[in-house]
Amino acid sequence: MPTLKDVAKASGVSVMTVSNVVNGRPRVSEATRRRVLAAVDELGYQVNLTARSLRAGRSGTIALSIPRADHPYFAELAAAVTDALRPAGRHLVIEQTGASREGELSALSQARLQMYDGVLLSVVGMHDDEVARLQSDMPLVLLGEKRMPDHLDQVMLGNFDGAHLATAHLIARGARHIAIAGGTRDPAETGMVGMRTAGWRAAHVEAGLVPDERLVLPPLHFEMSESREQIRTAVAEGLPIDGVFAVTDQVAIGVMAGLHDCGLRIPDDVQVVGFDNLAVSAHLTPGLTTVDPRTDLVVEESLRLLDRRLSGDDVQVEHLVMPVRLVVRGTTR
Amino acid sequence: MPTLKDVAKASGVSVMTVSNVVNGRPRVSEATRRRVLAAVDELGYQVNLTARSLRAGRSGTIALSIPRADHPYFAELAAAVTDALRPAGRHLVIEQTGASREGELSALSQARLQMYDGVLLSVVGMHDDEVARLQSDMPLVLLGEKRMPDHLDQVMLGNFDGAHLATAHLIARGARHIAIAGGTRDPAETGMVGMRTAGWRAAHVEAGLVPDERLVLPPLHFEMSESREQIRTAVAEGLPIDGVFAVTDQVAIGVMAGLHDCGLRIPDDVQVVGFDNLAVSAHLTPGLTTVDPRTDLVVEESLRLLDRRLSGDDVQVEHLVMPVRLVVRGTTR
DNA sequence: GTGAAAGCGCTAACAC
DNA sequence: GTGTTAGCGCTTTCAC
Repeated sequence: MPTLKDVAKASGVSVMTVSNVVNGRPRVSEATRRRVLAAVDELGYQVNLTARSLRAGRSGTIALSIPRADHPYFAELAAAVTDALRPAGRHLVIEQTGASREGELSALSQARLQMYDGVLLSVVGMHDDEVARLQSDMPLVLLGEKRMPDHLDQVMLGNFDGAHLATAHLIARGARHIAIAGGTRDPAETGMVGMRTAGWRAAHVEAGLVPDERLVLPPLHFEMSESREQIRTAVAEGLPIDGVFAVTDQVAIGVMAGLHDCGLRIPDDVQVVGFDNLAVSAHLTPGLTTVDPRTDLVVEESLRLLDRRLSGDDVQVEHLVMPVRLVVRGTTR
Repeated sequence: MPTLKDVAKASGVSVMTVSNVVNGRPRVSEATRRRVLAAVDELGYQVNLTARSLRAGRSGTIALSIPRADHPYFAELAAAVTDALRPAGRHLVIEQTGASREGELSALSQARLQMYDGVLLSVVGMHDDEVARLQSDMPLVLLGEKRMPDHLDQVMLGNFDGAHLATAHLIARGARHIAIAGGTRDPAETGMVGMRTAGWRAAHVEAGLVPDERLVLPPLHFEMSESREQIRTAVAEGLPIDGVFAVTDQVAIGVMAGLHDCGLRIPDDVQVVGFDNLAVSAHLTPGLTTVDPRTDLVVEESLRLLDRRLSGDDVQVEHLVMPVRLVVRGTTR
């Protein structure tokens, strides 16, 4: 690869002048500029971003760390962040952690994160203390499901509120035996699953109902095929189910398929509500009633918090919980 | 951030020795090693990967460049590549290039790719001349839809074969008025849309049928809502349709929703086949018959080609077209 | 075993 | 307007 030096030699000026031209800085005569650009073209010069980053101390790049790209919620999040960054000419790269603690630890090695100007971090498997050890002096915003260490900025979804909204809606529409697909019986669980289960419970209690613990179908890997199988088994076992709150839309899609396999009609026999408002959810038959996690707000707030850090202001840590809303479609009456 | 120099000072050795310890090189006495590691711990030293990359000329990272992360096909591709790389402990980042309207590979994003040891580049939507301008001396494999310049390794999907398979299947199952959702009437179109349309045509011809040009529904943005609207309009206009080959599963999902909106039953009134075999397609009601693009093979071959380049062997350029297969589900009879 | 010197490619700061 | 100098943090080379 040709370097600035090569271009300088070819056009008979100094490296610095080439740098000035390449970076569009003023105070370069039109003649020189043309000569330099000609040499750039001829040699096929490309700026070496590694060298620029080392020198400048900034890379102009932000990283978004997500568990898996094929998890549609995170894929849609990634696209939303990219879109939000584009107008400002900033660049995003996506790091995948593989939804495991080990993966997070390696992908998020301090050394790697240092390459970025800032990091938006979706934490799933890492332990609290591991997250806590992350350099607090680098611009970092947690997109957490669960409550994370106090010294780091964090934007959380309205997990509890959304689950509550979803379950209350099912109750309002007449469901009385509401399973939670992907819920937990473990009260110590404080992650996404724990909070959404808590919302499911709370909505029951508020309506004067007692949540049926048999209808807590434990989380698998949030995969459609597993959820499909799980709900089929539950129905086959004779559990009384006339409503399902699925902790994610992916799970909900599996549940819908499984109910259909059992010959049950949605919403006539069983009503279903999901969580995530995936793009596909609007186009299922019937359309999936779901909780909109307001990814737009999550992105907006995350970038606001990150920008504060990037601008170097020494500001207060913020922990935000975003509002959610219910999108009612055909899977509920 | 502390540097090698700081650690060297703190432990009373030279920078070089610290580097040797940090990189686990031999020929360092046990006593020195311990002393250095103690200083590393104390100062919280982290290697600066930018500096290392600049000096070493390698970053240890591979990039996968895709148009958008929320395009499920690419999201699933990204996850598949990551999974394939994980056992070897190699690192992948996802770059989104194609999301911009014009000039997908701007000078800057080209330079960005140089930061990586190797790049898997999805060239959907890129213009031929853009691709031709790509530095051919960097390890690069094109994941192309259309035939690309000869000097670059390329792995292509079986676009023509898949479309042919899908359409022939519809014909075999009795469809005689087969629309192509996302097809083109422009014979000069050589991209994914062109090749899949060519497959649709060829299957007609082989069966002694004449493809109905009115049933070529032009490509929009491969979004579900647009396709839904499009098929509704086509049906409302009274076009005779008893089968639809959708150029992607996303389009197919929109088509299914649109047909349902019109009160048409699938597969009884209209049969549908998609292309991509997305994870969600198996769990729709009815399940979507679709072309499996064999992403597993695409990934395997791409990485093989990339590894050849990475190992520096000066090898023959390869252009591969992967086989496809049809997955028959409920949207066809 | 350990260290000194050179330089990867770039740009900030300053001189002319 | 243009050039010179210095140095970002690291590793390669070679001397001791």
